[in-house]
Amino acid sequence: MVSVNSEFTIAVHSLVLLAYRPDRMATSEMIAANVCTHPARVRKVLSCLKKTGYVATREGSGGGYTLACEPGEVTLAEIYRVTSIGSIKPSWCSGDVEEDCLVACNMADVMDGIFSEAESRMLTFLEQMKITDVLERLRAAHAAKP
Amino acid sequence: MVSVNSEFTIAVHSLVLLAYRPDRMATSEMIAANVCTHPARVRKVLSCLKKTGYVATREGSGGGYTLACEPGEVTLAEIYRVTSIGSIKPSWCSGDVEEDCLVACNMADVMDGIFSEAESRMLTFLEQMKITDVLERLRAAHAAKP
DNA sequence: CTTACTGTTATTATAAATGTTACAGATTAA
DNA sequence: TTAATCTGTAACATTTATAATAACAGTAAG
Repeated sequence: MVSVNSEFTIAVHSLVLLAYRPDRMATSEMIAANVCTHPARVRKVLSCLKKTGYVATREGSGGGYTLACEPGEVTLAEIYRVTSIGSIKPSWCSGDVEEDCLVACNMADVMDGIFSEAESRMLTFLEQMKITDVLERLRAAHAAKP
Repeated sequence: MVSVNSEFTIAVHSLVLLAYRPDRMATSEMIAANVCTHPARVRKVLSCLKKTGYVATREGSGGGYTLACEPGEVTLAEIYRVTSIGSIKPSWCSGDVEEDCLVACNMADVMDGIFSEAESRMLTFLEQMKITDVLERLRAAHAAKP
């Protein structure tokens, strides 16, 4: 089975958590505890979100991560493009370019195109989902519990 | 990185190959050579397509797989549903249901819902792609080569 | 100058995917 | 009825991908 990069999940979770916190800031350790992973992994994903301007960081004592974007304006599509574009395509490839057979030698390319198109359909959906929408859903899920 | 189950690729490749062949039949060994995998893997995937009626099999000498559907009517969405539904969702889950935090304890569920919707958008695209369309693309890719 | 952070790399552990072997059961043909 | 050929399936081995962990340089605050 293949799937979407879990760094996408970590990125979204981190941004939502920052947006949820009144001061909009947290350390990698706090985020890692909430996400359930290792702080170093959080730092790796967030350093990527820093480069693209979604979070700001401050090193040193009292430092950490702060939200550097409007959660009501950032879509999951943007985050997906930054963290996981191309990830729905399986790493395993069918066929062999060296073969004579029309099917065998072109299948990898053709499937590649199909996966790209499928991914872009997925992106049109993620385009509509904003960080605040995820928060909204979290609240709804919470309210629905007994 | 996570991605779509590669059994989807094998299933599509096998069906396209059967549709391509004049007699519309082949053994697992022939298909495996074309796909570039082990015959046992092909048999596993195709036994699933047999149960759902897309191929027919004959055991014993002279046996093998034959196409049991109209390649111009079967969509990749049907094949995806049979082989890989749910596979875009990463196996790794963020958060922890036992936590008090609104974000931590509901994120897994919420992301699950988002992945399901994203997958269904992908399916509306695959709904339009038929086995014959894939063959078409293979021929186009072949013609485009120098 | 000590403490608390990020940024990054390297290493190890774990999980998942794929390949391979093996054999029972079915069918054909000699 | 025996030999050959094929599917169906399970068990096991191998490879690859993913995630966790450790380590440390660099930075800022107090």
